[in-house]
This record gives sequence, structure tokens and C-alpha cells, in this order.
Amino acid sequence: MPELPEVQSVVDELAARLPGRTFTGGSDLLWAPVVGHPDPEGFGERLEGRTVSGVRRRAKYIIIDLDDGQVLVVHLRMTGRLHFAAPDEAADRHLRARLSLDDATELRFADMRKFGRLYLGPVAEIEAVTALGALGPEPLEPAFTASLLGARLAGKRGPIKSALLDQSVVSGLGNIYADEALFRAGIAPRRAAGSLTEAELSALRDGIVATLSEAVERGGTSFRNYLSVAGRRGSNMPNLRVFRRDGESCLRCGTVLARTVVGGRGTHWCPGCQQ
DNA sequence: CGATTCCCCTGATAGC
DNA sequence: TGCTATCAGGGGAATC
Repeated sequence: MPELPEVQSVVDELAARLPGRTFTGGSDLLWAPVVGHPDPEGFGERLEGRTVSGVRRRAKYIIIDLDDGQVLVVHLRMTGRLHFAAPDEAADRHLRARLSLDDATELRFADMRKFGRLYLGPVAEIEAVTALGALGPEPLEPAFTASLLGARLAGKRGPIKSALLDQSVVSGLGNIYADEALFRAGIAPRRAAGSLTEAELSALRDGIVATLSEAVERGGTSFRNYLSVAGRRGSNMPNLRVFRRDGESCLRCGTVLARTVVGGRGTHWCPGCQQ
């Protein structure tokens, strides 16, 4: 489940290789609905001849800038994976799209669960058809302070866990890092989002930043599916304190860790030290 | 408008 | 052992 750190790893590897490359004809959609925008029929034609000028990340979106001002945006969702391959390399059964490049390779998008999407067009168009236009602040940028977090959460009555997963509140967190950040901050996942004290907001801001930046350093977390562009697993899993550790004892206070459902999502936490 | 529920998918896992 | 039911979960749409 790629969240900010996993997407960052993918972006870093794409950025080392894709700029300067030109998409050529012969791109192939093995499963047309993988294209979320525009209509799949026009996709290959619109991409052909475009040269990559840069690769960057916004929230969990991979943004590939093209020389004509358009962007090719990729969202991996749950099981999407990008990798480079030779055109004659055998395709695995989950391959959804092959995008031909001018160096006799192709950028492949595979996705077992079929949730991931490719989008192509001017930024404004993509912002209109995805959440890209309504995203909350990037948590690893300096502007992400406790007071900004407090302002984004103000007045919210729903659980803090749900608010952290809402990409319009803060962008980039998913289920793993939301649980981990709440544990580090000592805040129970069902606390009303707008009820946090200043000290708690500060601890949560710090917990989010530490959790994400450590995971970025370790190349992300590979729970089961995630692989980087180069096919590497992230090494952050041993760094997880609560996620999928229910039944084990808390590293901080020894209480048996619990699992519950908050906002329809599996939630892992310590009833002993998260208040 | 905010909060909640449902839905999309298919491999892994649990239960019998 | 083998089959079937359930689960997981990002984010968008529909609903309350």
C-alpha cells in the first residue's frame, strides 16, 4: 500500500532515469480502464512524441512533467507498480499498460487489484478529475507546523484517525503511517479530531514528520506488495511500532496492542499509552 | 457542508 | 486437503 514514503521512492527512481526520454508510438493499454483521463482511445496519441522534463510527487500522486505543459499522472492506489522493461520481456498477468520510450525500453504499469490509474492532460484538467486539486499540505515541508495542523483539524468531530486519512486535511498519510503517527503522539485513534490540545497537536505534527521521514530514509514499507521501480522492497517494516502488531506488547508501556475498526479502516494502537 | 457508507478488485487468509 | 466466505484498503461517489 504505497503511501507518501513509498511514492517518494518510486519518484526518486523515476527521476533518475526518465527526464529527457521521449514517449514513442506503440504504447499499449492491456486493460483500457487503467486510464482515468482522457478517454483511453486518445491516450497513446496524446502521449506520443512528448519528452519528459521532470518527475515529482504531490501527496500520493506521481507527476511526470512533459515538454508541452501536459502531465502524465500515476496513482498506484493499493497494488500499482511501475517498472522499466525491454519490449520483448514477458508480461506478467497483472500488466495493465506499456508505455514505449525512445531508448528501446518501456515503462510498464502493473496492478493486481486494478485500482491504480494513469491520467494525461494539462494540470488543470487532472486537478478537476482527481483529488489533486483539493489536497491538504505536504507534511514533510517546513510549512507543516502544529498550528497549521490545528487549523486543518479545527471543528472536526470525527475521529482523528479518519481525519489523518483525509487527503484534503493532510496529504500523503495512509493507514500504516496514520496509526504509527498517532502512536508516537500518544493519541487514541477515536479522539475527536478537533479536540486535540496544543501539546497534542505539537506531538502529532512531530509524530507525522518523524514517522514519514524515517520511512522515506528506509525506502518505504513493504508489507506484502510494495516494490520500488527497481524491484526493491522497502526496509521500514522493522520500524513499525503498532501496525499489524496487535496481540504483541507495546514497546513503550508493555500493554497488549489492540486492533479495532475506525472509519471502516483497520486501526492498530496501544490502549495503555494512547489517550 | 461534514460525516458515513458503499464500491471497485483479487490474492491471501480463516474457517469448516 | 480443498473448498468457500471474508478481509484488506485509497479514494471517489452516493447518501445521510
